[in-house]
Amino acid sequence: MATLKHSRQRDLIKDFLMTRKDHPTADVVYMNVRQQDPNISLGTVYRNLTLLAEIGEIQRLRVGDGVDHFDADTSPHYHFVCSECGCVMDLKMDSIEGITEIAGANFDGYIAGHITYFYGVCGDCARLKASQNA
Amino acid sequence: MATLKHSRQRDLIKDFLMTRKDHPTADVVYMNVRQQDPNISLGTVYRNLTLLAEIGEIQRLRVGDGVDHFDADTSPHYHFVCSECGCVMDLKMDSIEGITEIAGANFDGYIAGHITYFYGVCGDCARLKASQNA
DNA sequence: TCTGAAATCAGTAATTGTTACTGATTTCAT
DNA sequence: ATGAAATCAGTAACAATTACTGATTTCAGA
Repeated sequence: MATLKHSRQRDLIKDFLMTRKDHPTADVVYMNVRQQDPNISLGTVYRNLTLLAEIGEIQRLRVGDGVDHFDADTSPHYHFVCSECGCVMDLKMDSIEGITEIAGANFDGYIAGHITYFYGVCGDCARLKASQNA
Repeated sequence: MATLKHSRQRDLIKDFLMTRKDHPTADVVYMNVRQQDPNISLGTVYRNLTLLAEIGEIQRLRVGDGVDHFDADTSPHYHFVCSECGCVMDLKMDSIEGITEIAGANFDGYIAGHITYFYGVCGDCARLKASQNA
């Protein structure tokens, strides 16, 4: 594997991601990091997000909306996706790791893990809908 | 909503999907349906797969490999994705519906459901790797 | 059974998210 | 300081999907 050298751009990307709790997409990262470094290119953003995800410093989230989201919090936790506004947020919940064993019980093969995300309506959208119906 | 009219192409697509247990992609559907109707277009396949998924007659699976898979079995069940060969298969397992409640316990908003898929190495790939290492 | 409006079609162009390629620049061990 | 390797910016390529076109099919009502 190639040695990883330091780069200002990669730092900017990671630093930006650490300030955010909303799991931005590559494009959002690009637009924001560009404010600190107007010359950074979209390709660099994609390359470094991929690289950071590969070495485990960030997490790539595929929540099924066709766009990858990124999360600087690599601790095991689950995500919620709002069907109304598309926002992605962390869930504070007890472990559900047990489902991997449940799945593997009658399976011919090896189950390494699972990917789970929850969907529904976030608090803000729920209140908005409630006030509109009033 | 627009009235849904009958179409031979849509029937072909659904009928083909019902014969398959391997959750084919739009492209695979296209290649197969074309054998019965050589003039069908890829756009028609995409449009009808989307349409059928919207009205709930089939299920769209986003397993994170960048390609949508489709399943004529709309009953609740879980899927496994092989990290080696990329195949997608059904899992026979006990219900894990309880995780939705676990997730909703401390959440400000409404959780409608969850999407989970498991990954690892399928039986065939596991045996193949074992024989190669021998 | 006609008729015509709406749905659907085939074909293709456009869009989107992402990855690969280019030659220039930066990093850092020596 | 130096030079090889990593990284960069910019852009082209790519695959999957969606949108648009004018032609064809469907089917409710006359």
